[in-house]
Amino acid sequence: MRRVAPADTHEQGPGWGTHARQELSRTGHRAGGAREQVLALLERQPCCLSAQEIHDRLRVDDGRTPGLASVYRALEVLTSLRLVHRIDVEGTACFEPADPSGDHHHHAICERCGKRDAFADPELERLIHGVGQRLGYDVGAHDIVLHGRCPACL
Amino acid sequence: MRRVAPADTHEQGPGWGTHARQELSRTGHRAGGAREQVLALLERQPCCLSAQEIHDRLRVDDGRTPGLASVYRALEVLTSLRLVHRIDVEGTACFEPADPSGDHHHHAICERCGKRDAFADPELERLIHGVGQRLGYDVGAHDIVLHGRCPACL
DNA sequence: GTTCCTGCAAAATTTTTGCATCAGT
DNA sequence: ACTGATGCAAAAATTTTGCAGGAAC
Repeated sequence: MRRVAPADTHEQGPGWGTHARQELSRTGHRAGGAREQVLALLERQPCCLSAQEIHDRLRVDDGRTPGLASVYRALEVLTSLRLVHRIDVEGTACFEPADPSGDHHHHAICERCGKRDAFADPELERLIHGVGQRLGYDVGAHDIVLHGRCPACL
Repeated sequence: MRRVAPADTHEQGPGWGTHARQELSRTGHRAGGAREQVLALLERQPCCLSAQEIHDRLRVDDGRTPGLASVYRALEVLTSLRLVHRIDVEGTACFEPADPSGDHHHHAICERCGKRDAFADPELERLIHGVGQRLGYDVGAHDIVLHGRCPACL
């Protein structure tokens, strides 16, 4: 029987944030400031968030609010280092930690209530990998998004 | 051996445009005008296009140019009738005919030259369907997008 | 002290909406 | 004629960029 993890939370262990900070440091980026706040938020975040959502949540959670532009810039850096993964959902970009182990999950989005669920399926990954090879692509990332009604909205 | 169709062109036979026009008429929409131009363009289109691209191409191909807003409105109607499928790619939405037979294909996008390739894999469809069921979702649509380097850009 | 980073504001992009007019039925 | 569809322009939403001041090293 195939495993389909509920993946309610990112189980990247204690590692992701530490790994990300190391990578930032290694590539000559400075610590502290807006980027750190974004990183810290993503670290404790269950699922993908838009730039706007990140900005809003930082205003609520922390005292100091970084500018929205800084959130975008932080996400740009983190994405280019492949530390966070960007997903386009309904016209806006969402971001979430990318597990360094390469572990993937994907998303199902309820078209009625907007809920975003995550799922994982190793066989799916295997197939995708095979498709990339057959197309001759060097596939760096891939997204799978299911659109429909979640169980609560059926 | 698994089939991975190149799907260079939409092989929806002579049917898609006719089917789409029937559906529009059946649901009380009027013929002619901007929507027809969008439909006619999509009908002869190999792969997904953004609203901007559709607008530009209509200006070149046909004499009369519909407003960009009308292109968006046409796409909105067609999408809500599930006659076209919307894909979010790199921050902008792209649209393409949705085959009434339910036949799917997905996309690989070159992060360097921006080329969009299409591919299909029945087994992938089977797996996705299974995932939806296990999540308890009523999945109406799904997208799979591969990001990477195309053979020419490697 | 130098260089990167941040915040603010302005601009660029993409998409939606209001409204008067035009066209299909 | 009635009602939906279109075009234009304005607005909204999302993302990027310029620049001066501030923070990390």
